Amino acid sequence: MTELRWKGAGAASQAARVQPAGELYDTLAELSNHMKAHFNRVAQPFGLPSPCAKAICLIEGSISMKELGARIHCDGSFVTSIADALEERGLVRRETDHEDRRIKNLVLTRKGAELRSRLMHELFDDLPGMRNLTESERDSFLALLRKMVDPQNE
Amino acid sequence: MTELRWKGAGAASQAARVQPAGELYDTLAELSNHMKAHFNRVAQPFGLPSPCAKAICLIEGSISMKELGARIHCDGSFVTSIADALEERGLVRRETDHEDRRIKNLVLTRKGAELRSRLMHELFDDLPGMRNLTESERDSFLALLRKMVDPQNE
DNA sequence: TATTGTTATACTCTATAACTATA
DNA sequence: TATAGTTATAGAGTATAACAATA
Repeated sequence: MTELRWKGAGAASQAARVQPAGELYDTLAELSNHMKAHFNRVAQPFGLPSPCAKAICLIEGSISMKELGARIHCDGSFVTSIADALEERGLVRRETDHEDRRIKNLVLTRKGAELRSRLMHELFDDLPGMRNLTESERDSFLALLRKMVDPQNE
Repeated sequence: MTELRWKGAGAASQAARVQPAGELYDTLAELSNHMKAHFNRVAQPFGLPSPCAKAICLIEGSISMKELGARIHCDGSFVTSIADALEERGLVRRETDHEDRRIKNLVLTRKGAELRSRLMHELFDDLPGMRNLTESERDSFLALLRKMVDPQNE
């Protein structure tokens, strides 16, 4: 998501309903970029390409490759390469499922579980901007975010 | 920005301060993905690669290539290829700056200005989730977003 | 010498198509 | 026949390095 600098545009040239949406869009984009930068900054010292770092966050206990693809919003072929990279580094094992032998479950090794735990804590321990909000503002913010993404109301 | 499915993680396994941050992060990622999908859906019929569609939103009146690179958060060499693509389609002109002849300003053609205007209105006319919030909730949401990105408090 | 932009090239992320093995 | 995963390949998006023109 990229800012489109609606803010920079002259207010006079914008329709009344459209302008607030632009401001909201841009500020959201800015925050989301802060988060992305934060993720990369934190993940980099762990020496993983960022798709792998994301994947390892999503593997808890055991998860099929298909399910990982669904969570990460990507094609199965890309899951294969992520799994290869994580396996090479000794962070996950592929285990053929006992009930359906087509399925391979990704299981964190001890090393992988430890890395994941450190990564997650460093990521969420001090999220950009969180300290700018009071406890109750955080609650409101999360509630509003949830309302925004709620498919019930779309 | 990608969800890390903190929601799926067992609450018991997470430190008290870390978990709300994870939920906020994931919900924000979800919203930001909705926005990105919306952008691509709206921009696609215009037949521009998405970096070009973003760029055209950022060009109002006249802007140097360097400034465009700064706004789009990318390297100058990439700005060159975006400008090439936009120029080929007759959407912008390069004009050598009168005061400093190293600088090339990108200027929207009439066709470009018209495309930009249509694109922007379609983008912001019905932003995903906006209708889920009341007028005053939108104000609060924007205010909280601004607080989150405020560098003063970081 | 420093800055703006360009060219050539290479890297990262990701999808498509054809395939294997199971079901 | 349909599904899970793999392989080979290709494409988009983006950066790096060396360069030209101007300051």
